[in-house]
Amino acid sequence: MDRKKIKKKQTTLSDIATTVGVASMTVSRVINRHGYVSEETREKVMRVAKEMNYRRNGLARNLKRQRTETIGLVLGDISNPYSTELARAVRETASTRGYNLFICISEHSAKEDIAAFESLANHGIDGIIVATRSNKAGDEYLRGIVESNIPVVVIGRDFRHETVDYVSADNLRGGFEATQHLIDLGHERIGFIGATLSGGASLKRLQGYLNALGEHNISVDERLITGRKEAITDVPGYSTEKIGFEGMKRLLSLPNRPTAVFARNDFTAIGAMSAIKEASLRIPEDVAIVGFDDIPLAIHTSPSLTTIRQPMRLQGQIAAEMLLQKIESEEKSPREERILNCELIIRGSTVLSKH
Amino acid sequence: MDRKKIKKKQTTLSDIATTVGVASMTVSRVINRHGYVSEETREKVMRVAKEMNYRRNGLARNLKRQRTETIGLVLGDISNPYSTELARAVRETASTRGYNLFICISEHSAKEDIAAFESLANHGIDGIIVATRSNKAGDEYLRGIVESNIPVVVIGRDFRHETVDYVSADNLRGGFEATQHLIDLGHERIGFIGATLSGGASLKRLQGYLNALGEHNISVDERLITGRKEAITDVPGYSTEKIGFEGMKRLLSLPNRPTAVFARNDFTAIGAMSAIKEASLRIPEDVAIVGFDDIPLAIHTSPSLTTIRQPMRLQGQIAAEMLLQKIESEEKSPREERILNCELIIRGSTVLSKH
DNA sequence: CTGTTAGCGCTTTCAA
DNA sequence: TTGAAAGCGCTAACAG
Repeated sequence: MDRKKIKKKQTTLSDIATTVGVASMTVSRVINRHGYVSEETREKVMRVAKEMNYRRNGLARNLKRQRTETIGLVLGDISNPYSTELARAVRETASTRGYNLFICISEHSAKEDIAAFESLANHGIDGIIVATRSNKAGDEYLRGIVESNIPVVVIGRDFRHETVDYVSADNLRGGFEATQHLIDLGHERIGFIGATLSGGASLKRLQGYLNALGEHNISVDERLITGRKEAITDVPGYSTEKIGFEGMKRLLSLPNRPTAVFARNDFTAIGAMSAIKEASLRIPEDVAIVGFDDIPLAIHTSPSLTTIRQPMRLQGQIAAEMLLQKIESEEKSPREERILNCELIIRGSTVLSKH
Repeated sequence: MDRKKIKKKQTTLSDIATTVGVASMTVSRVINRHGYVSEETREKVMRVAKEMNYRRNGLARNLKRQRTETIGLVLGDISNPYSTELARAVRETASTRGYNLFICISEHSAKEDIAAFESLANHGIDGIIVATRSNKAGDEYLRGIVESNIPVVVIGRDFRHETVDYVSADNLRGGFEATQHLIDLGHERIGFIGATLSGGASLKRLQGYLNALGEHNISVDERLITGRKEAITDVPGYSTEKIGFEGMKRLLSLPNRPTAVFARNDFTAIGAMSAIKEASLRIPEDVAIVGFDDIPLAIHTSPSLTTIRQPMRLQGQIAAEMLLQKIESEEKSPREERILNCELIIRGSTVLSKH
């Protein structure tokens, strides 16, 4: 027996047509304010439509029109200022161009990644922005979507396809500059908190860190790099503060602890700061710390947090513009790539403030 | 001239049918793994489908089936742990029952509220969970949706309708307990930060604060209540930390400053803590502070934050269950209301820790 | 095992 | 100014 019951009946154009005594085409014209209808019929139709709680069936309409004026955004993790700012910017850009936005969350799971792509594609969405991390099954499915002619733009996802545009912050350079800053301050034992080997932004930041050490002939001490082999965020109930807290505790328990750390993002940094304080050490005198993102909170920590500011909204805006451009243009345009600059913001967690 | 171009042609069932030389019904059976098809034809169809990059048209399918297995969630503000936890819980519950989730953001605007309702309804979504603040135009539109038989559940929105279920945290009681806690500690000059008169959770928390003062015969000093007449979050680029920071600065500049404050949420409290520290005052000795929500960060502030924990995930889960129940049941069930308890979590921002 | 028919609710096109 | 017919792409129901 079918578990799902039949939907309560909605009134249709022809229901109204029958009641009023006209053709459904006439009703359609009234509803869409399109074409000539006598004032008299118009009024009658409007009245009956209201009485019967008429609501246009978008499925039928879109099926006929082959277009939905809606785009989709797939996010890995919604509890992250980076994702949310991205989403806000995408929505805003889409909205000003007359498009609606549907957001799907994958919770960093390949299965849900695919489910999101599928359900967006299934709803005849006009195009998709993907901001989740790369994974094998997901990439494969995504390729199928792209090849069935649905426009796609990726943000920070390692997915290459000749018709898929790519937007990202320059995580490599950002990681480099964060580490460079600590080196400039005289630090040599510099830790990295929150490494993941599952690709994405965090891996690039780690690489930037390694590059900076290399450039200054500082040898890499693997014990100073905390994180996991798998994606950290796959842990259920994960919180980046916790990762930062625990990672920092491990580093502090080392016989020769680091004098500075670079955390993969600001929440991780905040967790790490909490661990440093718990150990009764001072920031930045005993341990200096740099984060990544520049979330609004970063100026309100104590001390305030030195961090790499990445243009979150700009990434969303550019991705949305690229997507709409693809949707509205006839011929396929070649792949475009935009890597956006980050900026070092120096605050109290690395440099003692003057007063 | 029409700006929007025709979509690149997608291949259809009958395209495949023609190529293979069978009826489209046969192709449908293969695609949906449903009914008997000879192994030979199945293989041929699968091969051609893959070659032609076939993708099922969900619009047509759903139009026929009168069901989409998708629900919608409308959020006012995505950059808020409350909203995001809600969303995650809704997604999880929906997912385990075989439903997809589309999230829309309204940015606290009535216009976008309506746009979200409309676009969800237009896509033939099976039901909608609304977690935005009440507003006149939005409520009216929502009423229309409800009356056209689309199942709706609201979370914390003051919207009454005989078929619309309601879920909320007990913000009134939570506000009361937060204030009561401060009173129990001996405080009498207690401030409130982040008042808005635009309804919703924050107004209830303020009311709880007033009730607690009243019960203890502490007279209300309006200068101790900071906030705005309009919805605070309507300010573009708003950040609750900033509101907390600025609100606290105002309170500290008072001739007779409060010895304790209750902030409408944790981010606001964190901003306020930052202002207190900037004024070189100690927490909790000079100013004690209570937040609301218990976000993960709350244990990592210094001192850690006393707050009212509200069951964020539970609200999402219950709302989703209520909605699915409505979707899958034949007859209309009467309005149900669930007000969930909050819990006072005492930490260092109100009570000196022992060590 | 496979095909035919009909129709979901709407809009496009052409005719009246 | 209005209507009739056709069809978007798919699937339920029935017939072979």
